[in-house]
Amino acid sequence: MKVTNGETAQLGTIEKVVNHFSDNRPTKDCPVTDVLCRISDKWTMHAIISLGKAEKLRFTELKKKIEGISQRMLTVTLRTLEEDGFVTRTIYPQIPPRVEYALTPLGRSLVAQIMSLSNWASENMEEVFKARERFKLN
Amino acid sequence: MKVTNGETAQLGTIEKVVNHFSDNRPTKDCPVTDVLCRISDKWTMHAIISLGKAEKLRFTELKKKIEGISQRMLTVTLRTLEEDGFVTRTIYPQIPPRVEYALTPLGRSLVAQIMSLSNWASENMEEVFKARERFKLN
DNA sequence: CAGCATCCATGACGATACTG
DNA sequence: CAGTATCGTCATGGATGCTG
Repeated sequence: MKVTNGETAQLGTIEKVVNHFSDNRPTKDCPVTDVLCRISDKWTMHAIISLGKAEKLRFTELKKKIEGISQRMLTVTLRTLEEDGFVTRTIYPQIPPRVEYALTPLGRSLVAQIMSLSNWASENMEEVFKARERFKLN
Repeated sequence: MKVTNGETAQLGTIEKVVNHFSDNRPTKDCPVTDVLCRISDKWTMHAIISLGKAEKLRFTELKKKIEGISQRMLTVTLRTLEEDGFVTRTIYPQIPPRVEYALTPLGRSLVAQIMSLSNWASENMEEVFKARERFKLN
């Protein structure tokens, strides 16, 4: 890992990130980017948050909580979360069907991370919005 | 803010996130989601990280560091970062042109957040990959 | 109820060519 | 050098209809 000029490690802990981003290669070859990309689509965060506050939810309950999501996208989102080990999908074989979704321990630890990011965003959004205003005035 | 059932605040601090996600509305009306969406596209993280370790970079230097990015996307990405107040763009009126990009204080505080997420990802990616393997075997 | 299958619109992104 | 402009492609996601 090298920098263009001489200053290599002035930023301390930032280096840790840089290492995991393995010199800025796009998604493949970089597991960190891989994971981040999985949770940064249009609905995943909302699904995780909803499950985080409810412990356990049925498909239709989730659909109600995540305002605006289509049935298709809820299914897709939940399957991806299940695939990555963030949620469990429990099917009760009865008619009509009953399927319950819940966070895994891994999913819960992810919620904590999202919380942190979310708090940062809420603390700094004012400044971001001001910056956008300034930018509009060229 | 209301929950479907009776259990409202069992999760403590998670509520803080939930509040900022304002009952799970998509992007508009939710500043947190708004900000998160801005940094979670294909290239933004890479640009921020690169600037985070270099203090100051020219356009072409950035292009070299962010492997695979096109000229167009680098421009678009940097404009958005500038618009949101995460980077500064300094033009030196000379021929050939010289433009330098650097993180603002706001941008630096964002790097710290990305670091945290990145560290979480690197610590847990093993488990995610294992989960994917299990999922493949149905 | 909890999906799956299909079609379609939109926008993100890449490739290429041109310029002050 | 640091862009802008244009075009083509592809993935994301919405709408709709069908089903065990």
